[in-house]
Amino acid sequence: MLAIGTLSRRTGTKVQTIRYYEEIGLMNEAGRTAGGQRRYDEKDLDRLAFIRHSRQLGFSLDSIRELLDLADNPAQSCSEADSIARRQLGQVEQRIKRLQALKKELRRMVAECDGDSVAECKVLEVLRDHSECLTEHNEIGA
Amino acid sequence: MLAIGTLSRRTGTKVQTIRYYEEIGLMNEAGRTAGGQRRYDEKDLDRLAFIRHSRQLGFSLDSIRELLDLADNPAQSCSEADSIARRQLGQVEQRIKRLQALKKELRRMVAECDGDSVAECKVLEVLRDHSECLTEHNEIGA
DNA sequence: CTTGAACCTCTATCAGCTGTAGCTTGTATC
DNA sequence: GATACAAGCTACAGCTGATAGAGGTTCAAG
Ligand SMILES: [Zn+2]
Ligand SMILES: [Zn+2]
Ligand SMILES: [Zn+2]
Ligand SMILES: [Zn+2]
Repeated sequence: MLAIGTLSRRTGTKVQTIRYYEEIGLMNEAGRTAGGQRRYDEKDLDRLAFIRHSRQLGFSLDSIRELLDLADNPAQSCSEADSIARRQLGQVEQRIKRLQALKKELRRMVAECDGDSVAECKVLEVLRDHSECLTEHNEIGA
Repeated sequence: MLAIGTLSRRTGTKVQTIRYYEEIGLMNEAGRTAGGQRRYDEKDLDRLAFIRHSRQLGFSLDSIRELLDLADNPAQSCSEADSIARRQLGQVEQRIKRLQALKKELRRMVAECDGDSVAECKVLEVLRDHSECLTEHNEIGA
């Protein structure tokens, strides 16, 4: 039987994060000692490792929930798991595209500024006026 | 004098977002009518446009705050603005790298699954076991 | 003067955790 | 068996960057 700290070390997950996963129903409710401390077995360890690895690959907790549900009954077809992964791949590709557009603009504005006064700063000029941009980047942020 | 809805339409910013920017001190406190409604001028419009464009390029609100402060006194050197932009560029490049590693892994696992039962699903197999991965992807998520 | 779209404040919610305060439990050592 | 203290517990606040809704007020056109 493993204490939460051991699980934490073995999976690289913060203790609070493990408790959080339990709270939102991603991890099963852990068994408890008489004094109320959580105790885990190897199955819990595997499940947490699955969750963490999926997170590292960028899956949302909702997707992970679905994947865990699927993994729990091995008889059925895996087409749904595959389509979740494909969807994830699509999103990653989209984000890469967007970030590459941002990168282009940022590189250009950084390169074109000669480091004079703020009044003539190319960086600030571009930020003030999107028509200085070469790409469309409608959506916000990341 | 512009009402908040006009500002919203002219900059593509939700009304609530404009109020939020005021709340966190990114936009100045707007003047008010006798009845308490916010009114803006062209300067406010420019400032909001600057903020939105910077957001589209992925700058954090904190960075934008710094950039706005710098832009407000045009006499000084722009080296700080430039370094904020370079930092942003560096972060974007980092994220692209990470996402490309994720993309590789995701493509591989999707490609290698022949769509059989969950028990033999390559996707789930990889998620269970990082040693199936070719790249290190320690950090989480995006 | 009436209507109704647009405005107001306040509060709650989202993802995915992370951190803190203040207390209790488990275990190793003597 | 006593004691020390690391590690556990709950509960709640906070982070980023907004977004949504309830319930009430104001502005401007006709
Ligand atoms: Zn510059
Ligand atoms: Zn632009
Ligand atoms: Zn499969
Ligand atoms: Zn991996």
